[in-house]
Amino acid sequence: MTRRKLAALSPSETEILRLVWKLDKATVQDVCNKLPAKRKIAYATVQTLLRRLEKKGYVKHRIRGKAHVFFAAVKSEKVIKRSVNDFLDKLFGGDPVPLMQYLAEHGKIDADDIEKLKRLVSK
Amino acid sequence: MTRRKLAALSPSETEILRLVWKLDKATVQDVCNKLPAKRKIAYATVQTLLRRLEKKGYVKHRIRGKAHVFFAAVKSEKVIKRSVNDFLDKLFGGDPVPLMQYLAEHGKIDADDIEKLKRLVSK
DNA sequence: TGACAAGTTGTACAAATGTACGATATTCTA
DNA sequence: TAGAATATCGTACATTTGTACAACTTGTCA
Repeated sequence: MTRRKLAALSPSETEILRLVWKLDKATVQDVCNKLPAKRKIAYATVQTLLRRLEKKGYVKHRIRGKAHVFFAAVKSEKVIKRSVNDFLDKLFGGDPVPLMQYLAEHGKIDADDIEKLKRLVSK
Repeated sequence: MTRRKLAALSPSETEILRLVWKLDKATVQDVCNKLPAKRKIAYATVQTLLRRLEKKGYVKHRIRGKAHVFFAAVKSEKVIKRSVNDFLDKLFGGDPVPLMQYLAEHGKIDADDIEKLKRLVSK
């Protein structure tokens, strides 16, 4: 049912795709504007990444005026699932616990967050 | 105090480095043996990856018999920190909560794990 | 001690990645 | 309607990555 074998995403492609999801619909400009200030990357580069994302099937576009408006062609859940699993495999041999632990230990999440997670798990 | 700028790790290098940590000390053979069965990769390839890891400063080796025995030259915490942060940035814009959420939602962790995390956070 | 097995070294090479310039096309504006 | 903006397209290119062979070296065992 879901179409198969989306080519792998490079880190930079992932970064851009995330912004497309976030913006819902976005021109190259829009994406550039949403990039964190620290991330210095030329307009043309973002353009290339979007082109590659489109070729790989992650986004599509339609034209508005002279600009291309990109939008995601895959559900983020699907990509997130694959990405997280890959990441987990490489760095933790697939075991999610040490990752959660790392996140918990580094003040990146608080008791409230944990509460919510608890509810999620025991739903 | 800690020396700066370790070159970035590629996914495959990360995978190998993890095994070196796990084994504590390991020959190319040892690493090959610890690779998941699914992961088909030649001895020579693992060797190359270890060579690159050494050149980048992540591992060192000494000689035992005719073989090289590799061991980590950086603490895993350090690498994990950087890797997790990078990953978080690319896929979640740096926000760890959606990642925890994903992990919680996918039956990858259970209530027990959450309990432990809770204790960690409220230390 | 001499051959063999197990290792390392040098090297290769295609594909993917990150980055971006220059040329061309298109819309807007004075 | 011509020029200024703004976009895209074609292309490029140095690195990094994944993968691995062939050749050379070195302990080891009969």
